Amino acid sequence: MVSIKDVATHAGTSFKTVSRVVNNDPAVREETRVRVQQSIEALNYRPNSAARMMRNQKSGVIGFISDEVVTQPYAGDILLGAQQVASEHDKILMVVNIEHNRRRRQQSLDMLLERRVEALVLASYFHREVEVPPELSSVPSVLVNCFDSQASLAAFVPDDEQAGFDATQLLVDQGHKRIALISLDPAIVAAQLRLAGYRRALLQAGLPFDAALVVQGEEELGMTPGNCNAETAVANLMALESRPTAIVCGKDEIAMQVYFLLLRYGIRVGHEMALTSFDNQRLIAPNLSPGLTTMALPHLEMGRAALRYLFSAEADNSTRLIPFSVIARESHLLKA
Amino acid sequence: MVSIKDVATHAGTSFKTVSRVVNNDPAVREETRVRVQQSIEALNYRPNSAARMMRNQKSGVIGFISDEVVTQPYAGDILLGAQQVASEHDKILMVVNIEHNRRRRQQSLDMLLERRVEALVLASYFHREVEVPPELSSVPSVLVNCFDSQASLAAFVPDDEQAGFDATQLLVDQGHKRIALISLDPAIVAAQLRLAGYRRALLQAGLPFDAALVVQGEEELGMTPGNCNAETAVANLMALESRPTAIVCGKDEIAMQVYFLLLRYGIRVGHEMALTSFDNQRLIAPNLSPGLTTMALPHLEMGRAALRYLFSAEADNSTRLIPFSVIARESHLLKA
DNA sequence: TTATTGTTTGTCAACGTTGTCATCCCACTC
DNA sequence: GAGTGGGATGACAACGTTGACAAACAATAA
Repeated sequence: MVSIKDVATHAGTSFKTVSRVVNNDPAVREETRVRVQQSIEALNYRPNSAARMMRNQKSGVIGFISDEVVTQPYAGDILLGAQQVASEHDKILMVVNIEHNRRRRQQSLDMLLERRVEALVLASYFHREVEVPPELSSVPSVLVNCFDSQASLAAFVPDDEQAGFDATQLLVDQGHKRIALISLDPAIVAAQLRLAGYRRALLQAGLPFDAALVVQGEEELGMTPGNCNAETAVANLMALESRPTAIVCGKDEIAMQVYFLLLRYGIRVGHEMALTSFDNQRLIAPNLSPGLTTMALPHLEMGRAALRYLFSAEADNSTRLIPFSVIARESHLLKA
Repeated sequence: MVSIKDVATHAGTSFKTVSRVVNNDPAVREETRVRVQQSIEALNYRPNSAARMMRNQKSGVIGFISDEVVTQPYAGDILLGAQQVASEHDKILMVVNIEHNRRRRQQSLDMLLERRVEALVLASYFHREVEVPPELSSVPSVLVNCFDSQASLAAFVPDDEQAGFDATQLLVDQGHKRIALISLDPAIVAAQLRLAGYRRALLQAGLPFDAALVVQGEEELGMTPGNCNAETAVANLMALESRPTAIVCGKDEIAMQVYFLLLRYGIRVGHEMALTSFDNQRLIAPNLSPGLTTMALPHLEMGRAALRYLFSAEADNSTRLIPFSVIARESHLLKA
């Protein structure tokens, strides 16, 4: 590899002068600068960042540890948002994917710390509680889409309760009195919070809470694509004496299944049934017919907010709720 | 930051002995080793990878440049596959996302080269031709899901022609004689190749090619979620004197729309119409009803193959076709 | 006892960079 | 012609690590 000394030899100067040119130090005669620039071009020289890092004691790198953010269609936007803000601050992100493997997680963490990352982002592909490894305390860190029960770290999570409220309120506003909820696996945080929001909306509207209208649409730990089955959930709702006229679906995949399942009962979304949902999966929501009204997960914004926090040098370890956006298409409306 | 010398002082040895312990050099007395280990623990020492890199002239990093692989639900598996093979070889991937921004692409490339990446992977989120920056030649490089017209670099791309054949053949096998194709934007490579495969399957089956059965399901450059509109495509097919009995859809999103559009004509997929498609989007294909039979893009395998190639030290610049897998669900079958 | 071997430990240089400081050259002033 | 100032350049050390080599030490053999 060509080093600064090779350039110096080629340009007939000391290597220090080359360093000055590379770093735009004004104390270089124009003539010299040009000569050095030409040598740099000719030799295709690139400064060695390892040497710079050693000298400056700075890596310019922020570690991004994710379980499967990258892989899952859900959450790639977290990374994108983080990357945007990082590059505004001339930092680069080093992304590692740990796939729920404990040993690999430790390895990855060690690797990042050996590379002297200046900060760490720990992101999950769905909203949940995580166990924070103690090493995180050695460097400024932030959690995204997950939180620590000890609240030892700042965390940026979606406001699922409010989203649950909004998804329900949209249907309340349309005059519905019997609104069902097909919920996610109750073991996950989002399920609990969205249910709470659903209840709050009912309460505020003066509607009774009917436990028979709350059914479960997935079985194991949620958020994994292909993991939901709304068949019995819909069957249960359809078996009711007084059927719901609207359904809040736990996620877009469930909503998608519901479109088809209702057809078996001769019910069409947008005609005899109104629907709202959560996530705003770009592959799903706009391609359903009628288009699915859904609460968009604020992935991009969480990623951005988390990195803005890191750069702000605040030290407020609280958990921030990031609002969903309401994406109103047609499924919450009923056509004549 | 605590360095090897701090550990040495703490353990009462020379820093070279610490280095030996860290690198598992057997030439250290057990007693000394233990003492040094304890100091390492006590001070929470971690070797500085920048210093190691300088000394060893090796970064252990492979650069992964993607347009939007990470963000797009489509292609995250390319990255996953690459990561798997890289970590088998104790290399780590440095991922940068360039979002079609020319300046950012140059910056990212410079950054990676300054970090002395040992190899580069250039990945696209859909199959297409790319312009290869000249800097790539300074380091072993490989293209994934894209290719260079000059064929100056090894490339791993999906075998779209064969997939087009397979998707059609599945319907031919079911006895269909009039098989339509709702194609992608003809400007993209996959559209052309899949069409060719479609024609080959018809030819081989002795079925006539009818241009009226080939309609277009998206307008601008494809593969962007939400970018397709199959409405007129389906309308055109339905307007034919002799309607098709089966449709090959250009991608799962189109297929998804077709499920709904056909309902307007009283036609149900799996009853009056058979369907096959491409991609195997985990969010879509299993959630449709009946389940969508689709040709799965070999993203994971392309990522793995590309990295295996890099480690093999071959220098065969040809383009490799990676086969799709046929994911047979129910949509290609007709129920009585 | 001394020589010989082998094991364990330490010294030193080098990797490529940049900050600090010293030197050099030139133009200008008195 | 000597002195002054400032702009341009260079010498050197240091960042933390490891390979090459040397030294110290202990154990064994003669």
